[in-house]
Amino acid sequence: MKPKILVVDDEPEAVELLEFNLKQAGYAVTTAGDGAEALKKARSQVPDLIVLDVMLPEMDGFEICKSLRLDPTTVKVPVIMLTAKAAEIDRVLGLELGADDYLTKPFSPRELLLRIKKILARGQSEEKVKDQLRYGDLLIDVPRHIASWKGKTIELTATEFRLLTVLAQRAGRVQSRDHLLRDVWEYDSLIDTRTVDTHMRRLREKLGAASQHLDTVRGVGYRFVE
Amino acid sequence: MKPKILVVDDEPEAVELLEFNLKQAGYAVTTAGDGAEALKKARSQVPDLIVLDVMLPEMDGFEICKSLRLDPTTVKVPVIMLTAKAAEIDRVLGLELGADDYLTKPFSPRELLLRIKKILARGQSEEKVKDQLRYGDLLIDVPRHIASWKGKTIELTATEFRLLTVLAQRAGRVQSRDHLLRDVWEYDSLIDTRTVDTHMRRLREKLGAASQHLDTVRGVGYRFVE
DNA sequence: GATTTTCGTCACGGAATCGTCACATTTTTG
DNA sequence: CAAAAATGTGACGATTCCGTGACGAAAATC
Repeated sequence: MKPKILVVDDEPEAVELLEFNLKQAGYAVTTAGDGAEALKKARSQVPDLIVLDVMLPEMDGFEICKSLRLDPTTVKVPVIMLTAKAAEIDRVLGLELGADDYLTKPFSPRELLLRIKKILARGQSEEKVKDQLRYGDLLIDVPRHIASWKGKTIELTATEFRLLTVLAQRAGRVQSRDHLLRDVWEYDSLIDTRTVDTHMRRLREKLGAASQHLDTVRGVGYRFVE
Repeated sequence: MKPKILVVDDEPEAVELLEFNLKQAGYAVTTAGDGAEALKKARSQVPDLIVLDVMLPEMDGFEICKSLRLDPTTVKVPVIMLTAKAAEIDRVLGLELGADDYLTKPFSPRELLLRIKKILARGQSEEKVKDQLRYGDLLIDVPRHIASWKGKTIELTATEFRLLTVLAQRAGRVQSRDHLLRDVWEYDSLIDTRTVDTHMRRLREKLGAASQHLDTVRGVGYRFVE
């Protein structure tokens, strides 16, 4: 039995690309171009997972996600959201919407496949939304917006905190400067990529010994190591 | 043994939705559409928890809650109240009613499930949502609508008091201005987010030394610290 | 209905933060 | 080994963000 995946995006090209990749990977794929169609298909076919673009005409991804959660038939179907702005991530993953994961555009098909695999693998078992990340003596408490090292609070600005959080959440995987700009700043931010370097420096300064977790991968980007 | 939950709401749609979600989550569900039915079923079946809408025809949620507390059979059954208005929270939490938790509409099924899980986990409803919050010399008496510092009453307006209460109840966690607007004001309030600042200022002024509990998290929101 | 209180908005100013640049340092390349 | 490329660092103006005071509207009180 192939797992069924519903792809919702208004751009035909994007849909086609995703469809191809997912089918290649052995999934059964259905698609929808707008909110109404998406809800209809979600209800009638009940896919095992939904890939949902946020930027849609008329009914946006947030609305769709809410509707899915309100409908008994689809309440449990995992959702991966595309194109969330950094500032919206909390909302996307939070209780209000309850998406299971998100990706910022543009992303590689491989990346998406990994996330899908991970979510489907955990099956019916519920996974708690982590609001505390701990790596050795470094503790990141997202809802409290506090980072600490050996119990001692580290004063971080909003941007620094977000940068650290994004890196830590993707621990082990290298994040390119572009990728970080999308996730930590805004999707369409016109900010210079070198600005990331500056913030990394400030972050390292403040982290002190804890900055050992922050690797530079020359020619690629930065990585959080455990 | 599945925990039994009684859902009380006069809107069939809402009942159906809740019923489905709760059953999905592994609970045994019974429902009631009005106060009389609710009390009858509560007495005869003695559920492990009751989800109670405030807005009901004839006998409203407050009355039902009171009656439940007066009856020895149901006095210990935890109650989660559903309310549309932030202004009603004071009453819900008070000793007068003795609800165990509340949710403001609209909420996601996930949110409700989390609260239910939490309440059932702590056994025989030992700790309710406190109607008295004490942090050092600061005392917040929710039902009496009184805040005091070192025994001395602090005169607060309704909005200021609610703001303080919401922050204190979520002590430690940063609350964004948007979030506060939703919980302290109305859900769909069209109020400027900067208005929160003004009320924070007034609150701090009146709190005097006690305002040390109120942190500003620049670029994020406000936080109550212990 | 008049007075008082409370509420929401606005504009201003100071301070924290941010983004960029120039330059130093390190690493890679040929 | 020298040049080029990439990253680290320090400094500085620009911007953003928050606290504050003032003001008119709305609500509550009498």
